[in-house]
Amino acid sequence: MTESLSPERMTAWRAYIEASQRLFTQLEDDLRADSELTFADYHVLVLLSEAPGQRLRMGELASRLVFSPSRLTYQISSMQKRGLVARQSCPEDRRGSEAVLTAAGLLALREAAPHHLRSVRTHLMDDLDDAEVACLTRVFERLGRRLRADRDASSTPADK
Amino acid sequence: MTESLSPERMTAWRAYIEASQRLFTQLEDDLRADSELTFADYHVLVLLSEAPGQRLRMGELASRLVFSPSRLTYQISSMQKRGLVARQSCPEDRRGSEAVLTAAGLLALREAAPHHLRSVRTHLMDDLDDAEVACLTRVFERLGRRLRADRDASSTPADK
DNA sequence: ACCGCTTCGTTCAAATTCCAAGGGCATCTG
DNA sequence: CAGATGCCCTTGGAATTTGAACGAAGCGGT
Repeated sequence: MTESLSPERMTAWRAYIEASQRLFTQLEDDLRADSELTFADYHVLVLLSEAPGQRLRMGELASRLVFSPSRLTYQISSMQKRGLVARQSCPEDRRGSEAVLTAAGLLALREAAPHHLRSVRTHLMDDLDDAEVACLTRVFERLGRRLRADRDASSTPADK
Repeated sequence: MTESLSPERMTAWRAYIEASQRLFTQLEDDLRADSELTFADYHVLVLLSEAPGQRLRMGELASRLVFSPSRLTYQISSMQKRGLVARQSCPEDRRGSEAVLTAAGLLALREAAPHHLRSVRTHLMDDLDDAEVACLTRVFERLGRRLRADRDASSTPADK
């Protein structure tokens, strides 16, 4: 299987995959342990809390979370049932709707944040020095930009 | 939400999460586009192809894939139906069973590998210089070791 | 050999996720 | 302003994943 990737890069690739998988499940477990939130729930709350008016269009939210549309619908419905967000139809474009952070949602986020951030620190960040953090930022911001661009390009057939 | 993570680290964290999510879904899509395999299928085939006797215990496989036991059962059953692997009960420990790579499974892997590796290169590796690869390897191998250790520790109450 | 007690993998129901349609509106063209 | 077209989100049903409970062995002490 060394068909076209140098051994060094293969090693990097495998380490990245496995560790990331472990990290995500670990954070998910931690979060569930000391709050009533999922990682997805938490992420939604963070994004909404930072948005102007603490509200976001469904599509925008889906794109940032890297969720399929139907998955986001389900996710928001679930959070709505628990009172963490509300749904409002969008004033400018009546086709769409937006998710709005509720007081309960903000409270839940404020309660969960310290635990979650501690989790991120102990499992990941505390082991990294500044140079490593800088490297990760550079690599993954570039990667993110690139993948976003690729996706936009493929959804827009972009005639010549 | 800057409760306990420096802005630099928060940025790194977010970039890492989003880009990883995008990368995984992109690779999954690519793989499905030019083979009949899932990312999980592919990963199983790789691990089996490298194992002595091209066979692995279910538990071992689950641990390496970071899959829950029931998820692995489902995964292997699905691959078994498609003829990619076979299931055999383990000789030494009759409680357990092992997954064995079939000829068809090996063939499927050989066909899919070039496509998948190209995908990994174009989406990720081609953009990285050697220093970045080295950094990723160092960071994620350390992280993986740490998380594996944490998990083992928590499953084994490990009295003093 | 006989109990507990643990481990290995599976199973079943419930929760989650995806994909293909569908419904409602906006926008564009004539 | 009707009709055509496209976008935004939701639905419905199938596929996947999870978590708890189970059956079948191993394991150690008696």
